[in-house]
Amino acid sequence: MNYWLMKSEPAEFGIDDLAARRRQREPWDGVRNYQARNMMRDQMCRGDQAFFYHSNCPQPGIVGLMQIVVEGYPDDTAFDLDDKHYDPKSDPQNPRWFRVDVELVRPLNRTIGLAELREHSALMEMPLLRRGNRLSVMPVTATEWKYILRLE
DNA sequence: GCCAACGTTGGC
DNA sequence: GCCAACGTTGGC
Repeated sequence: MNYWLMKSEPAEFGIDDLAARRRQREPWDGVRNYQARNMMRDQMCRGDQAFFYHSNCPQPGIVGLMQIVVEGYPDDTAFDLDDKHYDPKSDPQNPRWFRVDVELVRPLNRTIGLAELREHSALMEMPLLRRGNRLSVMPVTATEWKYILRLE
């Protein structure tokens, strides 16, 4: 079992949008970063748990728990001329971008904010908290996962 | 392979 | 809106 943190801008797709699809899988697509792609394509396993993180918004932070329900497969939004994530360099014969499907486990009772996370020295190794970090998908250790859940 | 220019991310 | 940090692109 692996643990992850996945960012989304709530103005684009937030925890409420995922909650509206409860018990239904939702593709986590549009990721156009090689490190994040590699993790989705090669490392994420069905049953892995993930934090849903709101970024680029008034209250950035962890807002929910998800699980991976479908492992990495080609992100076909890259093939769609009309999609905002269209990438002419990706094609079905040789897909460049991958996605996974997720499912909501539950929203958190409250947002565990970025500033609050920074207050805990036990979390200082998280990529999320490192200067200049821009990864939209990143691993979380089992220790960090349990620690953060206790903050709720 | 280097590196400047440019675009994007994302907190504040 | 600002801006630091980082990734990507493309000329050479």
